[in-house]
Amino acid sequence: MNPVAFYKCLADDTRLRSLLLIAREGELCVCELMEALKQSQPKISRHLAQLRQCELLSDRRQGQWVFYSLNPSLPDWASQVLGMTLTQNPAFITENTEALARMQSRPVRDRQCC
Amino acid sequence: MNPVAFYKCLADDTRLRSLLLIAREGELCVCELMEALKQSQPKISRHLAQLRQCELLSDRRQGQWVFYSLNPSLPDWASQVLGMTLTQNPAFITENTEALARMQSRPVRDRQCC
DNA sequence: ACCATATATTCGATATTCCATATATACGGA
DNA sequence: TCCGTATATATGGAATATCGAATATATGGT
Repeated sequence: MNPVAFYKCLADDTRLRSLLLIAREGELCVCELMEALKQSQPKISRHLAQLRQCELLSDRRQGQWVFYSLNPSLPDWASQVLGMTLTQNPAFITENTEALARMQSRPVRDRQCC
Repeated sequence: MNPVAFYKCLADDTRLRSLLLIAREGELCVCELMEALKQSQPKISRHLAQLRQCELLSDRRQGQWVFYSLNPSLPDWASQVLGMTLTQNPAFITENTEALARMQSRPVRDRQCC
């Protein structure tokens, strides 16, 4: 994993928020991120595709939904960077309010998405 | 420190290498970075200016030379990200060879630069 | 005052990134 | 098979980033 390529992935608001939300929740689908970040479907999808292509994210299709999670073979330092960014910048993620609170109250397994 | 702004600073080859070299050496001047990275003077200077404006670097003039070092008031998570990137990606910095080896053999205080 | 060295800045050209819109594909249910 | 929902991709334009070349500024020595 080239460090510069990695940081390019984190250098966009939508991408970084998506990554940190996914890191926190374990797994999220496109429509959940759309709602959480209040962004259009193509925009979310495009950024997720980029993160998958750079091998930061893995995807798993379940019915009509595609769930994204952190790539398990992500280098250690990269996971640690994400983890530290998440825990030491709680405000960055908590800026979006109701959607995220609702999201947390539902276990992933039971969600019917959008 | 906005995480996205921070990662934008790391999302360029010249900037990231400069930051990591400065983190490792403690303090470096423009001409040392020019030699280490084999890049033009305006290019190095421009990127350092950007890192200073984003408050990742501090500068100190000593005679005709300007020495750059990590901003001491850098948030903890940001320093840790830099430190982890440095220690867990030794190859990224060691790609440039002779110039860096020579640099390490001279203590900062005694250097006459270029 | 003049010159040499180190560093900063400006300017125009090029490259890259980001987005909205439109369209395509995949899946499940009726 | 047809429809609705979820997701992906293609296209073109706007905004931004990066660069090389030229120029400006600062410092120290003669």
